[in-house]
Amino acid sequence: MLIQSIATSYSRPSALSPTRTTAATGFESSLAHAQLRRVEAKEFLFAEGDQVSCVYRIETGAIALYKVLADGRRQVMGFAYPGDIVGLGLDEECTINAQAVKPTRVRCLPVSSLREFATRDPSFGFKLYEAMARELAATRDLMLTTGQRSAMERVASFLLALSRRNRRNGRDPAFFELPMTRTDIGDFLGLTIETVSRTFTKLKAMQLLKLPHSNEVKLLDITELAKMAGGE
Amino acid sequence: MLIQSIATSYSRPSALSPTRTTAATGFESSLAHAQLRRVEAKEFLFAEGDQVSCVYRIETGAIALYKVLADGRRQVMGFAYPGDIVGLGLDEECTINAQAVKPTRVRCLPVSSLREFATRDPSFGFKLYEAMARELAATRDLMLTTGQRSAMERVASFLLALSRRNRRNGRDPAFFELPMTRTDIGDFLGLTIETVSRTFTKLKAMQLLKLPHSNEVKLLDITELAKMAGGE
DNA sequence: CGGAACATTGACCCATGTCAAGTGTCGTGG
DNA sequence: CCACGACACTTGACATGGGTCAATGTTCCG
Repeated sequence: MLIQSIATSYSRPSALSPTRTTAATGFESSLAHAQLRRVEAKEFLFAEGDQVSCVYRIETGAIALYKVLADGRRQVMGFAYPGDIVGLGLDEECTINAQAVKPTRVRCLPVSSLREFATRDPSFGFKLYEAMARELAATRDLMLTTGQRSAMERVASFLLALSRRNRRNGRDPAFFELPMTRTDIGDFLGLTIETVSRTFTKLKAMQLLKLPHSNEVKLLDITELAKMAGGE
Repeated sequence: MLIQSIATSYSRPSALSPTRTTAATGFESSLAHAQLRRVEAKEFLFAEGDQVSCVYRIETGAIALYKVLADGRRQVMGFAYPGDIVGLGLDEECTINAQAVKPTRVRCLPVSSLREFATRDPSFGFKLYEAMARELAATRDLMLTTGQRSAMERVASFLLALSRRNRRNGRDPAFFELPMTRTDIGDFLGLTIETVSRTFTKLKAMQLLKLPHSNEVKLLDITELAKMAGGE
């Protein structure tokens, strides 16, 4: 399978670390040579309502994907990290905002080439379908979390998801940076920044983690943290 | 576009009433002749963890799609109504439960035939991809609702979504049955049954709707209801 | 050094959850 | 036809988790 992931792997590592079989269908090699674009922190990669032009692969940095209500309330649907692909969807208008949370580099591939790949390689469309299915599963997991879990459970699952992502990438599962602000985390988990902050403080008090800096997390007891995250 | 919709069209009618072009790729005609199955109320069409075997098109009735946490908290991700297709996703295990909320009839199509169609018709995989993209967009809309809106706003948007579905199907947008229980609605919107019930009562008091029976809704002022639903 | 942006902490409040009756409504069996 | 139980829904009283508002820290950068 070619397409690593559409956006953030919220909580289903199995669904998001695909088998990576076979040679490139031209998609990956096209991406490799696609134009590199630099996006500053807070700059939009694209916004809801934009005409869809490209799909992007994150090379470095991080992108927040979110929707907003008329009065400004915001729901972050996920964060995209290096290796993730964002921008897939219907080829009409963007239905979501994609904004860099830190300086980011992406490779841009015109969407028109997707249809082209699909006609050249009959299995490519099916691969896109599978990628979207994975993304949908991840979004549903997030919805289970924001819809049913307590603040503590939400924050714990969020940290565990980052930990798992690190483990998957061969990095230290007990230490990572938070590229996004408390506001981003709050809007992702459906909490206010104050609640996020207080929950971090509680976790510190429980000796489950340390915050060397406000955006650096050292997990001290992942097993216990998993218990705090509640079922699953 | 062949595939009408994967599950419930929560709040993006435009994304879910596709253009319905061209002749069947074999998919629709296969569905038309596929085996009919009767599912009793509360019976599972499939459950999380099941081996995927079929995709289903709802003929009559209604299906709830949901996930549960270990301790039983439940998040309904959507309701599937006649015409909707459920069961698309990765072809490994089901990642969601599908349970009838009332006696339901579905047509069953073995998933194996999906890959087959995809190889026979190069554009079929791409259509599946587009269908999943629509479903993802709908799920994100729901997440925006459950993550950010108040109880009143959630219930109002829920009712409006049903109203729109009726209008789309040429039925009375101001009157419909609620095939599901308050529990289902609550688990869909991330509220308790008591809150759902109280919110209905408030809407009655505001003269925005009547409940001839507890599962029959008559909307009296859709415009005003839309205001209650908040932005968007 | 100064200011802006972000994060933390505290005090208070309220929307929604929890718990507990009470009220239909429906289907079954006497 | 009625009595009964099961179930779903409604309503009320109360509790509380997390939101709101406000003040204070911290970090970073010009």
